[in-house]
Order: sequence, then C-alpha cells, then structure tokens
Amino acid sequence: MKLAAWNVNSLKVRLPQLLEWLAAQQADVVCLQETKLEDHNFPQQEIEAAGYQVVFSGQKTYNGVALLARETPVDVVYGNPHFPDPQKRLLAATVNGMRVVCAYIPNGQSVGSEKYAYKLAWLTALEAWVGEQLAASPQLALAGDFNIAPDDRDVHNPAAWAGQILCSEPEREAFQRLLGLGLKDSFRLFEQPEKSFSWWDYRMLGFQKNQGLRIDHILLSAPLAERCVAAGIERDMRKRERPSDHAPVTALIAV
DNA sequence: ATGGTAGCCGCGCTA
Repeated sequence: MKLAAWNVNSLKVRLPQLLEWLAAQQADVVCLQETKLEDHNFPQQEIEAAGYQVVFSGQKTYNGVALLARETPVDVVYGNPHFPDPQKRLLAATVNGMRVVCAYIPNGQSVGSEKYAYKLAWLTALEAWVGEQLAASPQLALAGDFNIAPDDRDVHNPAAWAGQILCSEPEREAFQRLLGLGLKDSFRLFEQPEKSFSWWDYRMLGFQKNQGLRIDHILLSAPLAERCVAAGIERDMRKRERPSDHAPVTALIAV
C-alpha cells in the first residue's frame, strides 16, 4: 500500500503532472495540498477516470486539500471540529480501515507575526483532534505539508535558518508533540541520504543548488509504522517543466 | 544586497 502527500501549488496548473504521476507511481492513497480550487471547479472526472475516488475541500486562490484513493473513502471529516477555520486546510477519511488525515498546516509567514500565532494555534488544535482520531482509529496516518522542518538535518543551511519560520523552536515543539501522540516520522524510520528535502524556493535557483527544507511529512501510528517498509521523496518531480515547489513524499506499507 | 519566482479574478498577497 503506497501512501503519498504532495503540495501541488495549484491543481489547475499541475493536473497533467498529477495524472502522469498517478499512472507511473500507482499510489493507493494521495493527499494533496494547495489545490487552490473551489469545489465546483475541482477536476473530479479526470481523477476518477484515472482510477481514483476523491474527496476535497477547497477555496479560491489559497489553500485547498484533497484525498485520492483506490478504495472508497468513508467517514469523511472536513476541517477540525475544534477549530472553526474559513481556510480549507484539513480533511480526513477512512480508506480500507486506515484513517488518513490530509493537512496543509499554515506557513506562518514570519516568527512573531499574526500568521505565526495562527499557525501555532492551528497546530495545538490539530494535536487535540488527531489525539481523538487516534483513540478511535489506531491505524492512522497524518500526511501533508507541515511547513515545519523538524530537525537541522532537514535544513540546507541550519545556521541561516536558526529560529526562522519553518524552523523555530515552538514549531518544532509542536511537531514533537504530534509525535508524542504515538506517531512516527515515516521518513526517519529508514536510512536516508544527507540533504534530503521536499521543498525548494522557486527563487535564487533553490532547487539547482539543493537549498531546500524537508517540510512535507507522513506520520504513522505504531501499527502502521511497524508495517512501513520504505519511505522517500520523489525529487525528480521538482526537475520537471513548470514544477510545484514541493516534491511528493511517500510511504510504503505492507498489507 | 532584505533581492528573487510562481500562482492567482491580483491591480498586492501568499508562499
């Protein structure tokens, strides 16, 4: 069972790439972020024609999440019941007995800003709700764009990024609290190459210089982590013409 | 040196 998460940065622009990638990768469950589409514009037919069922929650211009699955997603929840939020950033569904939470965690803009406070509050509410979901569904995956580099290993230039947005201690502590619920960072269950990143700024030749951060994650509850046999980042997607600034991240789970 | 690039019903904002 292959699980993937990808911030597409506009599904309208990236749909052809998504369809090619689905055909090539044969992922079973895919969590998308930054679809930037209102629901009535969502390309449901194209995705169903590719062999996936899909649930989505989007808005114009910003945010937007979707969950694609080979099997029917059931018990769908849109948004965090503990955190009313006009921004469409969260979606959960059960696929084949596995609870999948697709999250687009706020970026936070800069440490100390209003958006930063929103990010930390959003994370606190996420922790509370995922804790409940986990109690009800022991087989749980939390996947998406976390906008947090958990560790200095996940940063191309830790000195320059120290204390900055995506790397600050409060953000990293929030990430650790999610792990504290009993989740594992699937990527770190395995030996990985140095300088493995999932996002590179479009500016300043960020990708060409591998000046990136690892901010996209798939966290797995213990029963899933025990069956996780591989995890990786599909870096080649960032080499394509007109790429998203994020590469997909994947986890392979034995069934 | 506070830049730069991409996406969007934008005429700046978010990332």
